[in-house]
Amino acid sequence: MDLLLHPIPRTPTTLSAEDLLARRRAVLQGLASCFSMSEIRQYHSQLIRLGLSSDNDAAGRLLRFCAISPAGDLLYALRLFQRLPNPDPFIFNTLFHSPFLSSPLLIYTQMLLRSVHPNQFTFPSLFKSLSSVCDPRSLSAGRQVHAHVFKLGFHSDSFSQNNLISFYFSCVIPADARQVFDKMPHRSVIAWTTMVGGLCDLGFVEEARNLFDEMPERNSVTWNAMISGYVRNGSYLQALRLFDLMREEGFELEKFTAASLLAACAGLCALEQGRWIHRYIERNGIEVDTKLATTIIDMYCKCGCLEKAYDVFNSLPTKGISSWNSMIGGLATHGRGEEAIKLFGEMEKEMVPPDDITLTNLLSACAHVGFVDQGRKLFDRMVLAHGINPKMEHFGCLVDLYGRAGRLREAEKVIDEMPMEPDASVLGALLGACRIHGNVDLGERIGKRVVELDPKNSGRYVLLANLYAIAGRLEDAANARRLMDDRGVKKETGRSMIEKDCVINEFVAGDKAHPEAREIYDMVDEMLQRIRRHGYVPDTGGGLQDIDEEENPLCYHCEKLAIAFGLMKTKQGETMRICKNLRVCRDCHEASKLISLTYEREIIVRDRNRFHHFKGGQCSCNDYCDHVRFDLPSITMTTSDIFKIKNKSLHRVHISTPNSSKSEHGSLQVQYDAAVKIMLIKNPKF
DNA sequence: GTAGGGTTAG
Repeated sequence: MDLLLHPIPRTPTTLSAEDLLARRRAVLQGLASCFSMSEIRQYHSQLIRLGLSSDNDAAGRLLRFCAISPAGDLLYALRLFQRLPNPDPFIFNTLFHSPFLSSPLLIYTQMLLRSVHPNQFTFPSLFKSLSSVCDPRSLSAGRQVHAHVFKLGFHSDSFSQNNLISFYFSCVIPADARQVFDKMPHRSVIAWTTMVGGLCDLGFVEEARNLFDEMPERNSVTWNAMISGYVRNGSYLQALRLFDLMREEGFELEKFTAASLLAACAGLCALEQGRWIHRYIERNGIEVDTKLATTIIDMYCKCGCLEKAYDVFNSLPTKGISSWNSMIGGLATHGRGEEAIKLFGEMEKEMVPPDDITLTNLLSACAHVGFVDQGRKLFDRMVLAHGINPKMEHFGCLVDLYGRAGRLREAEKVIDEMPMEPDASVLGALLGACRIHGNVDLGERIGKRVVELDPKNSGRYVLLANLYAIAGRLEDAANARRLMDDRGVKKETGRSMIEKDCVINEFVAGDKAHPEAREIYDMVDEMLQRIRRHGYVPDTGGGLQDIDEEENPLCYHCEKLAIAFGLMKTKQGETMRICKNLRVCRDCHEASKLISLTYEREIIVRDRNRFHHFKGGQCSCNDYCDHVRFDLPSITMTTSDIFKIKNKSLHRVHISTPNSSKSEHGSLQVQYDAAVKIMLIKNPKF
């Protein structure tokens, strides 16, 4: 029976005033250690019996648990609230504090209607509540409350003002946030930090940095707001540089900054620096809670050090869901699907219920190794066994799972039957699969949709153009690339990074900016010569390339430059770790295998999608990756064809030299006459 | 007799 709707009749009490007070005290004390709604109900019934159901103090404590605790019940809190004859500001403020409240303005209106005066705690929690509510009306509600802040004399209260700044940032109105900030009579370090964090959240990193540089006073939170702002915006190098500055100014590394920096190292594949931070944490006794542990595990996984990630994972006394998730995710990207599934088994044994991320990671683990049926089973059991409703990313994984395996019809069926409109990433998975398996008809249909859904993403156009190119439809390829140019979308430049002595060395194909460029290029030549003896045939030749860096000659691809640098700088037996922003092209993939064999060196490459561990002439991906898995057709082009395409700016699609027709990979062969050949040699851009 | 602002994972 619901206590609130049917209050228990108060039993006539013979308690003396002292006894009543003592009982009241006991109930209030008990309430402080409540952790479930059933206990709350019991205490509530006792309060009713004692005639204290209208007591604001007692009701406030009940309400606090119901409204705020994850084990609470907001509806119960609201019913309690409605029955209070004279709720005080504390009651209202507590409701604003609830993470589950969907209409904070309604409560605020009631507050005004019932003539309850807001106090200094009211506006901070009200703005916070308005910030977290996903309601387009929140902005106008917030503006009205902003006016009240002034009217009621809280315009110099720093708590209210800081929350107001955060509120405007949450509504993506940085100008208004700035205006509040500028008008503040006294700007505390917290107000500055709120501005820095808010600007970074919206991607205005430079503006944030300018403000950061202007700050009259900084503390460790401020430093971390800026460092983590860089990390959140992918500016990992700047994050590490700012950390150097932070140390120069005498600030010690603490927990939050360590976490941000570990994320930066993960982004850069900067294992040496990541290790340094981990050691610092251990040496200085920084508390490793679940979140920090997850960050450390993630760093080791993303830097290609799975075994070290395992060590950290296994050493955790209690493992949170995110620790399991990042370990399973790490195994997935390293192509160790079987272990990922085994680890999931252990997780189930330990009765840790999986969440949607666990399932995403597991499905991706299956997709990377081709466990199609196992992945499908996991997907089918999601709702029934784990109570998790599949989201967009799960459908994306399922499409990827079927697509990579070449089961394109089933992948398309998933898309047709999914309950929501597929987004660009889901369709992109199918497009990628079409390219791998050479299904131009389906790929064209999907590719056109993807390009329109995600028009600013250069990768989508490149994928579509490559799909056309490998099918010999050069004009269509040229058109796809031209569409990208016309829309002002710039292709992401391929970059490879390798860390040496805590310095990140970055390479771009054909680029000679590195101080040791000359030696590096000599090393590439030597490297290629050596692997040729082991059967390496450059993939350059074939003509139209299935690559992302097609403007540059294949032999000086950024990845080969990084490997050459690594060979120069690492000792025999030392593992090389390279991080690339795009996917590894087929030629570099083949070359890396042979380099690992001839130089007896383990090379770990992280690309956009996954890890490749090259060792003894093999890759851990077993070639089950993004490279086309069919024999490319051969086409014949006449001079006029080439000129026709040239006019459509096809110079971006590689046109080969004749000797490449020997390529074992069945690359496209292009035949052309002598005149064109000379032109091609003289004008490599053509 | 109770409460508030800025920084960390997948």
